[in-house]
Amino acid sequence: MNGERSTREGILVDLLEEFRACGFDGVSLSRISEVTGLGKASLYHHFPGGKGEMAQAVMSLAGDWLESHVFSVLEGQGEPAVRLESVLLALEDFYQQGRKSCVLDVMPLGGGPEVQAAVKQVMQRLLSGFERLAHSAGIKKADAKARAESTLIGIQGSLVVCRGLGSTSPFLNQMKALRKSFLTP
Amino acid sequence: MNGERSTREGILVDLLEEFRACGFDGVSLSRISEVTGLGKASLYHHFPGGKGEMAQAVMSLAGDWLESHVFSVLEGQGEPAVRLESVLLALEDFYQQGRKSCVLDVMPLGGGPEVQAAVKQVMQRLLSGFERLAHSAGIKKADAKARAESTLIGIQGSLVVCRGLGSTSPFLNQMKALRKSFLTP
DNA sequence: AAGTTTACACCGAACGATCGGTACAAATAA
DNA sequence: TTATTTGTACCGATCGTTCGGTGTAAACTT
Repeated sequence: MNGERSTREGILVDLLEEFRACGFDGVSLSRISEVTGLGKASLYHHFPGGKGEMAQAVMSLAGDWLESHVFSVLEGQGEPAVRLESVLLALEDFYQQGRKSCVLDVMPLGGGPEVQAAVKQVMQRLLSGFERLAHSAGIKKADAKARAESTLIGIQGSLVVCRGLGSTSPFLNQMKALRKSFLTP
Repeated sequence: MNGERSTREGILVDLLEEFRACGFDGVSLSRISEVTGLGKASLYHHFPGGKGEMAQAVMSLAGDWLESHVFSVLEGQGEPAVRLESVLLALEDFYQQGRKSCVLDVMPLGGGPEVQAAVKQVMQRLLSGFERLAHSAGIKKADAKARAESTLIGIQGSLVVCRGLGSTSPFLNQMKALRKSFLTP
């Protein structure tokens, strides 16, 4: 149950939380109903497309969040080290130091083709963003591309391992490793 | 539909394929029934515990596979480089160069506590196995532990990214990186 | 100003379909 | 025969979804 109930945005905050905790198939409308405090019929008023539209909307919300906290920084101006630190802090906050899973990991399994397309798009944007950051720090293009890829892999993988082990240290270690070596030639 | 239908082992091969493709929640008994060619009654004859027992059995199968192709090599004798190569080849085969997801990633979401415990146990075994391999190659204990963790992270993460992008290159790149740098001091 | 209409957010109840699971008897193998 | 294995039919529960309708407050009419 959230502060701003009746608005789509308010509902979406709860939806994001549920979907990334249980995956698309793991979340039922009854569950959504009770977590938002809205009847199932009301949910269909805000999301006429049903569960599929809810999933797409959640992907959009996550995309918007990345846009303002990650993409804009990666693709913006300023000292590379400062930009990197800003992004890493944002990610630590978003994933709650590794306690929360990533929608890019859990959503594509049950989500429809639109969700999978959104996942792909976001991943590509993350890759080019990190590549750009590395490149702007004077790292050669091919190397920058490789670092971007292993950065995304490190984030996703550490979250998977955190979930499996029930520990946050893999994610935190990964963040530490990125701080140490992402920008060093 | 598999060669050895009516045996538990034969059924499990199909189950593993379904579960790791769709996750626990994404697989229905009807689907299992049609993919194995067995009626529900037959499935419940082999797995009296139902879907939950099927999931646990799949985890056991994956565990057994790891036991003979990975753990025994990581914890065994022989040239470290040879052992590493053997493990990586086995993983490339198991994940079909990145086309298939890992049960450690997709199962814990809907799977019960037993499945999650199995996931945790397998991950810990993988970690100590890789640590041991690194250690036996003369790498200091703390460093070996860190390498083991980032190796597991790299495997899981690259599979997630492969699934998201619809490409196998992240996984293949990761394998290449492990060959290049896992054993180098 | 008072009455009417429109628009919006919401809900209870029920839909058909499918879920995981079971009872039981026929078929098959030993 | 006896024991194992399977197909058919079925169960209650829950799935995602839709229907018909309520309450409320702003927007228009007169």
